[in-house]
Amino acid sequence: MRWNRRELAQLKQLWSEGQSAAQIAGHLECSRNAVCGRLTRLGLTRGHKPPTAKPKIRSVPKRGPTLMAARCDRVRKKLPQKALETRPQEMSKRQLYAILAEAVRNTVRAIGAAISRV
DNA sequence: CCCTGATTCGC
DNA sequence: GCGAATCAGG
Repeated sequence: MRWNRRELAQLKQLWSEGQSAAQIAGHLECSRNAVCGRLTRLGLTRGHKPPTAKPKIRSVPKRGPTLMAARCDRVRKKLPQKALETRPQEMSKRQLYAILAEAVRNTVRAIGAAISRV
């Protein structure tokens, strides 16, 4: 459907008057979905379902068995090749302890400095 | 089940 | 960009 200037004006007008999407769709002789889609694209909303109101995990719409595979491929393409090949280097227990010890020393020093300032 | 608006995604 | 399909809520 082509949305000319006039139809857009009607859309905005009726929507601002509080008409439902279905009613507007009737006036414009198109589907309710078309109206909703256009409104979304225009950034118009009545906050009927605010994003923060009821956060729920949206169930994955099933639109074909290859959907998952396609998405995985899309992600894979964005990753640099090295990220797929190289493995994160393992750290020895000794190295981990060294890091922890340094963190502790830093913390102790920071606290000591703060106390001496009081 | 009916309605509502909101969102996704193939085209 | 469009809208059918589908979502979630009342």
